[in-house]
Amino acid sequence: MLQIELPDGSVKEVATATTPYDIALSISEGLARQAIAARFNDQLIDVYAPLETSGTLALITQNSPDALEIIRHSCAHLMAQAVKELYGDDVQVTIGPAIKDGFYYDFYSETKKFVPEDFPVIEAKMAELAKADMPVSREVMGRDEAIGMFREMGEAYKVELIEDLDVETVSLYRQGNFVDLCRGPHVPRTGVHKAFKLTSLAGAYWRGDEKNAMLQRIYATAFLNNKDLKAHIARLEEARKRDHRRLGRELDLFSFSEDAGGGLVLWHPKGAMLRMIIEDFERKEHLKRGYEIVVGPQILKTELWKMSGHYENYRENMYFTEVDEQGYGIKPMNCLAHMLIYKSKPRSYRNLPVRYFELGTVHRHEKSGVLHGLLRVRGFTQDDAHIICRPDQIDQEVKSIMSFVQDVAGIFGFEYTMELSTRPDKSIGSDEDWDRATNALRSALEDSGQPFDINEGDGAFYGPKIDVKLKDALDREWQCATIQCDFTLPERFDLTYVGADGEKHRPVMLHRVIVGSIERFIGVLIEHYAGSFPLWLSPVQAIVLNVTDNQADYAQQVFEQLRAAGIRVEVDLRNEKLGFKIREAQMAKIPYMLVIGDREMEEQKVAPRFRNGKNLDPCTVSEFIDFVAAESAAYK
RNA sequence: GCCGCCCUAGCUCAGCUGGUAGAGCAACUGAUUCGUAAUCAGUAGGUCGUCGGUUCAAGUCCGAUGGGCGGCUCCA
Repeated sequence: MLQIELPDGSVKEVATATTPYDIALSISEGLARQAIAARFNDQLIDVYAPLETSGTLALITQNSPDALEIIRHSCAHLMAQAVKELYGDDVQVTIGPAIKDGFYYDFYSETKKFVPEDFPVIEAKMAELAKADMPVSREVMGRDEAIGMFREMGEAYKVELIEDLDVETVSLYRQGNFVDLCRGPHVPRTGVHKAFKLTSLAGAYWRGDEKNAMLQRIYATAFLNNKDLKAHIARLEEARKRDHRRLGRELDLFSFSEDAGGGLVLWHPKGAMLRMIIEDFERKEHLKRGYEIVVGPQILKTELWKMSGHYENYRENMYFTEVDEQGYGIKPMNCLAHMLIYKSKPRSYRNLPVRYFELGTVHRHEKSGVLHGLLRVRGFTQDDAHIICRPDQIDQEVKSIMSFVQDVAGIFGFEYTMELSTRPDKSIGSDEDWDRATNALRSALEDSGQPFDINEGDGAFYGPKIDVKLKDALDREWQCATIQCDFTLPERFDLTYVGADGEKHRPVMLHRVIVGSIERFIGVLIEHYAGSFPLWLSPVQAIVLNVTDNQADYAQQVFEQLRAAGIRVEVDLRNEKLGFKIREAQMAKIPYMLVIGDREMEEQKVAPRFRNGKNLDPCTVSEFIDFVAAESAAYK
């Protein structure tokens, strides 16, 4: 007999090979009907999995947090089954996991090309299979037997998967005449699937390797019910409205031109203003923290890029030019100039660290398929700094960079995720250096109190790094801040400082950016604020609106007063109705509209209207100026 | 770069199975002077991304090419 402890603390005695379903049934028929899977000793299992040992058991119903993931994974099987039934031997199955917000399944076919028009057909077949409410059963098979079976079925990818598994047996899931290699767990019956939708098609390399075959991926999503599915689709629609590419055009911030070239941003006046505000902010914040501003050239001799290793490792991403038989590389990074500045005179240990900051504009030839609005471009400006310090200073420096990152994230109200990437197989430098650097990064991360992931072996070849990622409107993550420890470039460029002992020593260099690239940051920022920037960031902070021509002179005068006071202000004197002007200002997401009618003119006041529709009490121009100054000083 | 899809006026989109283009908004002109999200009327605007092919005839079919979108690989 087995002792099974339930979530309420009670213990049931059951025979060996009793299933979670049996136990559920013994509690209530309803529970048994609703059970999707079970959690046994912290492991997810099928409701029909026979229990072999004593332990704790919790049934997973629709309301459990794990339910959706299991349903989506099972729904991927349902989709694969539908595809196999419809397109049969033309299509081979590969893998189909649950992902955030849904699932996908990758198919291989030489003949069948999926098109969006197939979606309704596949969905209909899925609905039919779901309605048939087939039992989903698990079976365990010997490795070789399974290989033989899939080979016979013509499923070469499944064969390859099993061949790479170092196990004696594999588990298979069968529903109707569809069988798939899978770890599980799965829902007990296909009838569980009630709300699903195919969403998009994409290519994907087999096992994520571009040397492998290109598979056809069908993305889809599934929910517990149609209401949740509809809500999800509505959320996606909302996210589309926040898309920075759309808002960039609507708010007249920036554009791209085929004539200029892909990934090269054209900043319109309002976008350039936003950029300038952020750049001013950056300079101020860096000076406050002991950085010195430097400026390097856009192009440097090709020989220098050879010395740094960029020519060897980064060449395909670089643009080159030649003048008077001398080759130059357009900089993809700012570090070289900073090192040359460091090298321009002897350095003492007393004067370290040096912290060189540059809003450095770099150009990188990114593959055409990866360009994405402002989030992935070919020419961008980094808030880049290089800190050259003694090895014993790494710890302190990394900590201050982390706190800088936290300050900035706090000001903009960003949540972020962090990752530590450690030494890759192919790397240079001593174990001691790597340990010191990795520990410095790790302890700074731990001190930050924020959770972080570790990417083993994902560091740069010259040193470990911390990456900080922000999310866009669709929850896609984009790397912004990064902190990298570098022992190589100081070596290659023979950077030295004179120590207390009078000898020359090798410094360490930290590469770091806080927002990353201004372009990417603004892209994320636009989506974060949905275009409604806080006052201090708004390219236009206020707009003066007259009700009729009668107040035109006074409105113009108010406008000039505000502009003279340093407020970013516009005036709309057009012969249009007030409602029309307000609508336009509202759509331009301008924080304050200053309405001027005869009343205000008489009292020498303005009537401010906030973009959320609320009105402030009429006030004098100088009161409004003070108000704006106070608000924006606090980064609000 | 790879896979799929898309590309019609400044923007958002119509245009059935091929018969030489249409709406709304924006723009411009005029009238209106009207207090918190669209005043009315009129005018103008497109070699249907580009090049080539099929056809009596192509925005509509085929091919190539450029750009964009969604992924994959790569990355700030």
